[in-house]
Amino acid sequence: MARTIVTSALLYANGPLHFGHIAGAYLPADVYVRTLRMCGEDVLAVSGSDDHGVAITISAEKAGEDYASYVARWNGNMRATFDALDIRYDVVSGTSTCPEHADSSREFFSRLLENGYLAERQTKQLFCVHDDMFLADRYVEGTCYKCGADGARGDECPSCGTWIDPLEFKDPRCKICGSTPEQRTTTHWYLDLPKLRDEKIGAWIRDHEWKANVEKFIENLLEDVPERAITRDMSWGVSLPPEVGDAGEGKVLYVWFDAPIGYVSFTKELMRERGTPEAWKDWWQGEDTQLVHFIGKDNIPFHCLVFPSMLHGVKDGYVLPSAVPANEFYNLKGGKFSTSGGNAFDVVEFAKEWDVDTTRFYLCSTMPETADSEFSLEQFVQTANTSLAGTIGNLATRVLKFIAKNFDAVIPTLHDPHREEMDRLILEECGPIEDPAAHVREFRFRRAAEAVVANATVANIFVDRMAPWALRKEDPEKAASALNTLCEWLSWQARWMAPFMPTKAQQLWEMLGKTDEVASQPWPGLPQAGTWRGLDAGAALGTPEALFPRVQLPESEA
RNA sequence: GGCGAGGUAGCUCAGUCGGUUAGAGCACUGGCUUCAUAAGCCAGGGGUCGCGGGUUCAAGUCCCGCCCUCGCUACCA
Repeated sequence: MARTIVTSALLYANGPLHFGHIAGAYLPADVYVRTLRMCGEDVLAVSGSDDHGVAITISAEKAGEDYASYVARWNGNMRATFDALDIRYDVVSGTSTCPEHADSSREFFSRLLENGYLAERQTKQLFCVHDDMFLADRYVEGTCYKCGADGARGDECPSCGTWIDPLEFKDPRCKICGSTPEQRTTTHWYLDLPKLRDEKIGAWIRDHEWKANVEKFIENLLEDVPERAITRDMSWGVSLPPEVGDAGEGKVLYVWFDAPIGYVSFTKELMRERGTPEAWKDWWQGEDTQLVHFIGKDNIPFHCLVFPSMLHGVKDGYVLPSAVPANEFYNLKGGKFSTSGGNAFDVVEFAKEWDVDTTRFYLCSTMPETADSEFSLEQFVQTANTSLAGTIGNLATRVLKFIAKNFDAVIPTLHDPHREEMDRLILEECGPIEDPAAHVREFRFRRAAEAVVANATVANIFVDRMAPWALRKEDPEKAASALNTLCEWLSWQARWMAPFMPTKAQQLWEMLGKTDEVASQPWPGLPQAGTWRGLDAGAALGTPEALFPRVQLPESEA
């Protein structure tokens, strides 16, 4: 059977998750995984934190924490956020804590070196005598030699945008101690992306089908691919393999090189814990494995070019990504979500206050799939009240409470003479029925969410046409048949909802008298006349309760 | 500076290969219904598709120019 590895962008362990992250890479992955699993497919869901890199060491130093505990704190925050939103992975690890990660990364390095895709080069770099370290990129500041602005960073001048070569600074300063660094020679290894592109990856990329928003980005990327240094002079990170000798002393792999390897390392970690340490190969080196990377658009170069190049370059039979459903950005009040900039709110608190499934649903229905999109609390409240409480929730209560009052709280009987009419009416004449999973497979989560609501509308129309409150008096048997049909429909509704709103789906499932897990049911797909019914008449129903409470916009936001 | 994205109804967004009176949801208006969470159903109003040119029998959809917003520029989904 086909296997699918689903990864969500490794989160940079440098701050809390906000809705942009959730809507961009984590929630869609979770919905995708849940859907595929109900469809009976074998899925592995992987995520974790990206713990290395200069930005983290600087932030940790500023916070007065050691690197390991700083990173552990944000990794913990990430897990708590996933829990709060019911986002589940098979493994959530971290590049600095996963026991397999360092060896995994070094093995990639070694194999790439062996296969001739790494070049060793000597370069000059600024060294701070006071702090006894080479100063990577942003550890250096100076006066921009182009526009004269002070405070240019070692990689770019924020005033004029010039790419800075820190060696050209007339007044370089160490960002840590402020002293003047000196130039020293150092050795680094470069990943030969141009060679990889020309050999195979370029063709693979061109032949691959990408989302429209990814396609344009990549075209450009391919034209001008530089070699990239994949090592750094610093201590926080994965040290180099022994075969590079003394030249590798005091150096680590550059963060973007080791980060995506985390997907592989974390899989190894998981399989070891499961007692099948070799099983990771079945996934990563299996012929019919689909590899799907959920990321935000900022990560496109790595997941569409760099990481595939690495996977190819080691020549160990790794699969290449089959899809990279990169989302655009999710905005708040016209600007990007930013925890440091104050344009955000606490995700865990939000989900607690407004309900997890309602939050999941709203994020799905506004996800930035094709273009940047906007989060709005006002629309959140409207969606909660109209689509969820009004259309879906009220459908359940109007049907089930009516049955509780008038039909002994058991599933009413479908009388055979009515079967054909009922099936025709609800399956054909009350509007189009859509299969949410079909949209999910195309990474159209908005449409999928809309489809769940649209399908509930079909049943609401059916209720109005049948008017069971009148039919009960005129033709009680037909009323029973209609209500039986509606119970069937609700059981489909619960399954359609499950990947998006797991808790509410389960509640609805139990209201129908079910005692097992709705998430363990096979995916229902589209109902077909003659085969779509599966309930037993006379079976006891559960207690009908309002699925979704109506909510109100706080006055402060109105 | 370079690159990219977007500018379509009051709001949030769809619009596949250019092709009949430009779509959806929400909001708004009117009607129906009363089973239900003042929920549901039906109908309706509302847009010179950023601006100006061009190609075409035909352009929101292709080409050129301009204006505006935003993002990225290789570690912030």
